[in-house]
Amino acid sequence: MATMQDVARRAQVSLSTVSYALSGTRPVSADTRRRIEEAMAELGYQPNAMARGLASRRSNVLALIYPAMERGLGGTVAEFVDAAAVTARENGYHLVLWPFRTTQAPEIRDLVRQGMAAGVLLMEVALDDARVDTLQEAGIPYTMIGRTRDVEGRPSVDIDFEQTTEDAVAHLVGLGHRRIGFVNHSLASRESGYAPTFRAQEGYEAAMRSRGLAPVVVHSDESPRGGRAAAAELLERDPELTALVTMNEIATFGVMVELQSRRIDVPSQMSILSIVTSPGVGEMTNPPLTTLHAPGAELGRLGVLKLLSLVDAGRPATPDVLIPCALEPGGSVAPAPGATPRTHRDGPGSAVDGDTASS
Amino acid sequence: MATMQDVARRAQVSLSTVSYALSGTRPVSADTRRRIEEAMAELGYQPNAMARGLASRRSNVLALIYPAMERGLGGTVAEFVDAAAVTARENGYHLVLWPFRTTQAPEIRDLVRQGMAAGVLLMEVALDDARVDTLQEAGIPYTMIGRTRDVEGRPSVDIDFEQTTEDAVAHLVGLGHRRIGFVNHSLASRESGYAPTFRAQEGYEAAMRSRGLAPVVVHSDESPRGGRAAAAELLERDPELTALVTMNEIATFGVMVELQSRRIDVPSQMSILSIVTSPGVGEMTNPPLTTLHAPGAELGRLGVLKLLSLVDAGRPATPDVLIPCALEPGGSVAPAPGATPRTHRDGPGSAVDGDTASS
DNA sequence: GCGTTTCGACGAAGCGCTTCGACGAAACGC
DNA sequence: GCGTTTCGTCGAAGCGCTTCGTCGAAACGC
Repeated sequence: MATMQDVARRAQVSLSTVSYALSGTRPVSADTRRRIEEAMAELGYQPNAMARGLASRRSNVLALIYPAMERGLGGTVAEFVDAAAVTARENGYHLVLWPFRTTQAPEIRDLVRQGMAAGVLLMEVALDDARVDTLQEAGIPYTMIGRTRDVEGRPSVDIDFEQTTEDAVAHLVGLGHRRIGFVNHSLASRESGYAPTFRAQEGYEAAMRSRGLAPVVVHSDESPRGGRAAAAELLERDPELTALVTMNEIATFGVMVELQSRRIDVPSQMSILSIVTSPGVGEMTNPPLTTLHAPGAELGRLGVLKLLSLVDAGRPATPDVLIPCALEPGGSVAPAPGATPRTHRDGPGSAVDGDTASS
Repeated sequence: MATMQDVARRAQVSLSTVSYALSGTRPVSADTRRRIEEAMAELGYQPNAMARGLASRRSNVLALIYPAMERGLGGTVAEFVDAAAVTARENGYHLVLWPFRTTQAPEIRDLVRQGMAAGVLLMEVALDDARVDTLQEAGIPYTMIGRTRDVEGRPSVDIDFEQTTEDAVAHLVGLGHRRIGFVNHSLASRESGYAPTFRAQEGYEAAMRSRGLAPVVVHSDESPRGGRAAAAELLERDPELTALVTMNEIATFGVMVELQSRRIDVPSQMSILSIVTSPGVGEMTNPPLTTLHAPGAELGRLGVLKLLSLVDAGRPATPDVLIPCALEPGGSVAPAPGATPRTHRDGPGSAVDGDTASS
């Protein structure tokens, strides 16, 4: 492996000049620069990352902390991870995977202190998350994917659950639905402080109430079985439901099965709108699900950019962002039975599903 | 941040003694060691990873190269990645994500030469893979996840497709099936050198022929639509099929839909055995799929261990491994119509699905 | 009892780079 | 025309560690 010293000798300049030519920190004449570049090319020179990091006291590694084994790497998460890795690389950084439980905050802090990473991306942030406090105290640059209860001064990017549920309800109401149920994640997830469960429900209930409609919520395990039970319970609580908003992919499969076994047709008798959904899952049912798909890739990209702005003073600050899920037409939403869909003005709700579109 | 020098002063020993105490490279008396450990604890000392790497010319980073955006991070891949990251960490290494297309071999080589990673894990290895040649030439430690056409001298861990398809056919034949079709990945994937498409088909055909049965193969896009078409084509090619082996998760959903629309009951009239399947997808259909699930986690773990044995001379060598998929009972496989299941002796095929088990 | 090991600790030389201060020479000001 | 600035370059001092050679002193052999 050629070193910078080798390049310097070959180009007949000093070591430091090579360094300046490489980094652009100080001006170098065109002629000198050319000789240096030639020398580098001839030697196949590659700057040593460790030496660079040691001398500059900087790291070009970002750590992605995801909850090991807890929820696993699902569809949205995978999309997120991929986008984050790609964005990092595009910006000259590397993304390292740190599978840590939420209780392992000290380990995270110590790894950063060892200089392994310049900053961390915290996935699956809970409403109360010890990791955030630890990182904040240690002065470690971080960005939350998700939000703690209080967001003040805590950099984050997240799904806009409030807007997403509002959009979902607006979309269905726009198609004439008045009785709309909600299938949430499990009660256990809510009690463990899993923020999406909490925020989506708040959003759904607010959206319903603001229209004078009665919210009907059930929680469901992440299983088809749970989904079947949830559908059954919803129908018992309100037999006149004409639409369901679901925020639990696996359970949604069960919901479809339960409706089918009761001979309730989707979408003519019951509309299903699956929100915060991973790419591709809509296609797995028959009919394909109409979804509001989670902006996993966008969050990954923005999360990295935000973290970079904290890690590298030279970059422009980026604001916290909340991204709503986007409507992806499928075949599981239709106008309410007997209702004439009215058109309304804005938001994803204004679009009617492609395959059930009124003129 | 405290340095080793600070620790040395505080413990009244020389810098090098601290280093030896930490690494165990040379003996240190019990008393000295104790003083050093106290000093480290008091100062909250964390060794600097970069300085360590620079001085020792070693890196504790492994790179996972996965094909950016091409097939994305699906279920099996996610499981693999997670297991790899966990295993790396358990062994004091870090896993960094390098999203690279298969054509970007030189970029990979250069990053390793910069000292960013001690070795690389190559996912989605094609039958002919330029990356493998480049890494081999450059003398970079690597491990293939998958196998090139010729495996000689090329460290790898992979799914045992031959065994898996043999097990699948044996399982079905054990239940009395004689006419068994196969739904493969797309023809395009095969032509692009995607090895699983190739190997699984060879295996399936061999397993059929060795029993004097006629293989019936169709390729399908990775879509439910493709799966529907595939099922239709299979039924046209052999209307008397009683079982299908599928190796295409998304298409399998379509297969189920097509059978349902033709009022062919699964499993009483048609058994479906989904092989090389991601965790959880079996549950998403009704009835739940009987699967041979891909050993993603195991491959991740073994892949990392194998790479570590190449990177770090101190570790025991590990052999190349081929792991077959394991049967996960569901409700989509039953004895062939009119057949008395005979019991046979060994392999996953000896187990009958839990929920259709004969006494 | 004296030469020889063995043990434990030390000092110093790097690893390959960044960055600071300095310094000639050319360009400038008036 | 001579002091002053600007430009391009150089040398050297680290960054925080690993590792080699060395060297007392204690333990050993006969």
